Amino acid sequence: MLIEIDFNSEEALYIQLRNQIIVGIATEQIREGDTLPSVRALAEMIGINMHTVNKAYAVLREEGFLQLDRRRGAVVALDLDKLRAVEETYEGLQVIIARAVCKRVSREEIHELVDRIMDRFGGQ
Amino acid sequence: MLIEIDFNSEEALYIQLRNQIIVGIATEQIREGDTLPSVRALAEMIGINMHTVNKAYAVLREEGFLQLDRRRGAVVALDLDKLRAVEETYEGLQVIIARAVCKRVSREEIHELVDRIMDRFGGQ
DNA sequence: AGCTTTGTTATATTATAATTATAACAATCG
DNA sequence: CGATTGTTATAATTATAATATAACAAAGCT
Repeated sequence: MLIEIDFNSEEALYIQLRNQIIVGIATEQIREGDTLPSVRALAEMIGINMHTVNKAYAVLREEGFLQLDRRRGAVVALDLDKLRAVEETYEGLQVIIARAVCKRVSREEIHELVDRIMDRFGGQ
Repeated sequence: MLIEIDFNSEEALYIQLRNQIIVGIATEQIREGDTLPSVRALAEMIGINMHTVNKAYAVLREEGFLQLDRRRGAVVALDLDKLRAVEETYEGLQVIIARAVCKRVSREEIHELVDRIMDRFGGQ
């Protein structure tokens, strides 16, 4: 899986990394049980510090996307707290949709965007 | 309109402020042509520094939600760049939906969340 | 057994961003 | 005139992000 870091972005490196891994899981480029590269290896690959990758992994574990074993490394393992996931989704959608509504993006257009994105993500 | 700042949040104060104003516009608690409190007054009200409010206002102007006149103050005025708005909405939705999909939130559930949010925002 | 690699923690330094603090300016309204 | 507007400048402080070295314990490999 290809990781692309934008060093000019305002988004913190570890947040970009976290988001791309989440998108990777959603698009099934990465599957449950897969192991990610070690923090040192991935840091080397994308040319950033080990601790930045470590932070991204720690956040992903905290958010229930990874399990981190001493020796197995970083293993994709989804902690399915559906209720929490729905709440977080609601909170996240709220601001984005508020922005869109202000700019006169219609309900239908938003639903279309959701469908376009969902089509990228396994369909169902 | 009530502004609620969470000083324990990871989100920057001026981002929280910006988001709440955008939600305020979407829910029509604030309408086009309305003037927001002066940077000094609002800073006083919520107990933060003037420049933090000023930054929120500057960002809102940059993003096409406000016009800032010397004397009239901060006036809600929407700059409708529909194409840009749709693109930004797409980018924003992508990460949130990826997170949701990983946690097995279904397409229908996401559409329902969108509808629930849209119902808060003027309906259409 | 030794050696390597794993995530993890500790500590330090640098760089950037956020927040606060004073102060001043030009424009505008009452 | 006097007060208030957004705005700019400058500075100091605080918080966060990122890098850099180093070390640790656990687990796998030879």
